[in-house]
Amino acid sequence: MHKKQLLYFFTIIVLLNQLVAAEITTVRMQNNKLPTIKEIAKKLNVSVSTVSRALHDHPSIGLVTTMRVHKVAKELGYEVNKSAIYFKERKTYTIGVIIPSLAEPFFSSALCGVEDFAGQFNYNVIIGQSLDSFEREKRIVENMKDHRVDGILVSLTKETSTYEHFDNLKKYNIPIVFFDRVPQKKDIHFVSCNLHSGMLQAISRFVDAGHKKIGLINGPAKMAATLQRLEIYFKCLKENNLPINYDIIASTTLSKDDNIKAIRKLIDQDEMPTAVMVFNDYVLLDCIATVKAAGLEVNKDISFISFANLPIWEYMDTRPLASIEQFSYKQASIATDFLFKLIDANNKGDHTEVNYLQQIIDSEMVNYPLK
Amino acid sequence: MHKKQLLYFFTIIVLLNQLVAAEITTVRMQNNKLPTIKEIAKKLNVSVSTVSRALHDHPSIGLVTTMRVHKVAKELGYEVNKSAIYFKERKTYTIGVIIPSLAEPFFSSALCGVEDFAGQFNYNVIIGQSLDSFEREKRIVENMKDHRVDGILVSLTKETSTYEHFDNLKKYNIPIVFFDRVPQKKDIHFVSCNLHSGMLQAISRFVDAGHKKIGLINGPAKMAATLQRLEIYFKCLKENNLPINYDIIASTTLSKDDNIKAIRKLIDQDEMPTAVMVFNDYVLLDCIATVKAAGLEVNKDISFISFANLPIWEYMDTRPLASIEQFSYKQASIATDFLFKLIDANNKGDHTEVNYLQQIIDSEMVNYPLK
DNA sequence: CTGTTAGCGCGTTCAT
DNA sequence: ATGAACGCGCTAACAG
Repeated sequence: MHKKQLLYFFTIIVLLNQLVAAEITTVRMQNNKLPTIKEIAKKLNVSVSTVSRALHDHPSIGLVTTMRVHKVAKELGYEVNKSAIYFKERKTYTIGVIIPSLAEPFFSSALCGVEDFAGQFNYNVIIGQSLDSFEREKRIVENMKDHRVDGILVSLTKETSTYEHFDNLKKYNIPIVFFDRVPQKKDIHFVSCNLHSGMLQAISRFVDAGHKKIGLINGPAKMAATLQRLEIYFKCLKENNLPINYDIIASTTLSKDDNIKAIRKLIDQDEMPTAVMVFNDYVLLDCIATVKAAGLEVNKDISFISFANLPIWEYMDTRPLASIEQFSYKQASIATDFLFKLIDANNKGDHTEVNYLQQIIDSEMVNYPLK
Repeated sequence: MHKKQLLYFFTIIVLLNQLVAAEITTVRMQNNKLPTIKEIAKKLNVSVSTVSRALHDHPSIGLVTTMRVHKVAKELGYEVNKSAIYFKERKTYTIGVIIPSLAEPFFSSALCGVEDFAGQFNYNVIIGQSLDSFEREKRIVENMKDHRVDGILVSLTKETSTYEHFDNLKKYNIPIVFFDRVPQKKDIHFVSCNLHSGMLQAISRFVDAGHKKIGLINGPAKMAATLQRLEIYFKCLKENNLPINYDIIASTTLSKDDNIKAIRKLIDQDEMPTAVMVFNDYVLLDCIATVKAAGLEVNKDISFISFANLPIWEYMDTRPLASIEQFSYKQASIATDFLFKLIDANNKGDHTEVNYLQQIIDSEMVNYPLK
């Protein structure tokens, strides 16, 4: 016991001496490049590996040495150069997110979900806006591959219908998880939102309110979401024993002009629909303006339910009966979770090809009380 | 002439032979790690430096060798590992953007500006949401420093009033450019938006419309923008020969409850203001709802002008006379431009401390026609 | 307990 | 025209 105490005492004396000595020679090298373990090693006349280990408090290094190293490191303002480590580990602790547009709340909220989740794992997120251009999407994928991101999350452009640019990533062991706008394939990891639950709630709500002619304003033909909406619309009509009537189905390319044309097609007829499912809230905004301009009263002459559940409705005087929430934040969070699972599997060299991670969450109708 | 042609002819024969030979032995190593120049070198019995040069079409390498290298590289699916290069160059071709929240259109549009601009330079953008938490901001800065980003763009949290965590980056030669929410310091690079131009337009518009009592709903006391708005408000009143009246000045922490309290303070008095400058469009949304609920008519009993110029107003029935646009996209683009200038200077070792890059752009009032 | 060596992938002198 | 050797910053296997 006494011996041990003595040892500690002695150690402290030694340390103090060194510390003082060190402080005197402190000449911070503010000149240019950052201090490295090599410099610490030189200053202390020890090897770089000793420094490395000391910095990590490796048990095999003596207390005295460890403390001296820490001291000098601090003096020099040393901080580990992670890019060296990343390089060595062949990892970047960065994931890429490719979304059509940051300007759309749906996607910025998704990005939010990714960022929140990734942040907890000390992962960085790099972003790429495809702006719904297939070419840009390809470029971004290439770029992210070049940067050797550890994984990629993607919501497809409206134009994307081939997926070679993604398959190519397999070679680099870069896992990829799709969300919301996902490929029509089975051999992928993805999270998407099932529109049936929400749309069924919507159509039923219309039916319960006595509506018989329930129209649809759909999106661009090439978008997967469009076909999906149409099928589900038919299905929901059937489930409510309503006939299909192509006169009350319109579509839009999502441009303002087209949105207006679409709703005009529906209301400019004798037997106009009294209720309409609308592709999304943006289209609906144009529809409402058009309907009003035509002298019709929303929620009386014609009722709407659309997709998106934008926060703005809360402040609008005229709003739909409801909107169908697709949980972009949640979708993105789950997708990120999937991605980390895949990255983990990669790290462990788990090449037993994990089963495809897939999840389809239910959409949900959110009612807006009448004002 | 003839000799040269012969040489070419011969060369081609040789190449063809090799190509065929190579194709036969093509056994793509799909197993695990990516091909490197070393493997190409081994396969061709040349040195890595030769491969490296050939890949860059260095003139000193013979045509034949160059083509063989390219051929094998293609077969192996070789692609340069940029993280090795980044590591060597001590660069990452990545910039960080720190913003309070992705959910706010103002900031997501700013991010958009950064992304667009950075994309043109083949730079990547990593994001960090401070969520208006000083602690988070500090953590994100640390994290970005660890990742050795080449530069950082920041819009401060509402809480930030000390800047040591940024000063610290100087040591790492990581330039910083602030935008919109900038520090109250002189020795920084920044882009911000001058509210005076827009507010003066607004107050003048009110005055022209005959308003004498022009109130103000301001933001949280600790936000720089708040003090600024107050000063400019006073200045604009003065410029229009209007007296200062503290009864028609309120403030809010930006929570919904507080927004409502603020507008209530103004309208629950005998001599209520007939026009009000509002901190931003979000606050105004609550104000409008409150005012209506109180039985007042917007743009008749009371008029508003606020800051933000949200796109939603286009679709609203009740909206302010105007909103003051602060050009987040433009601010962010300029800030990114500044950042690249600084990064460039860094690359050239220009340590002559470039003058501080600073720009203040004018805000602008955007009128909304009455519906 | 500590030092030596090797290697991650690439570009770059400096020789040859 | 080509190769050998070095270095970027760090970790780790191996050798005392």
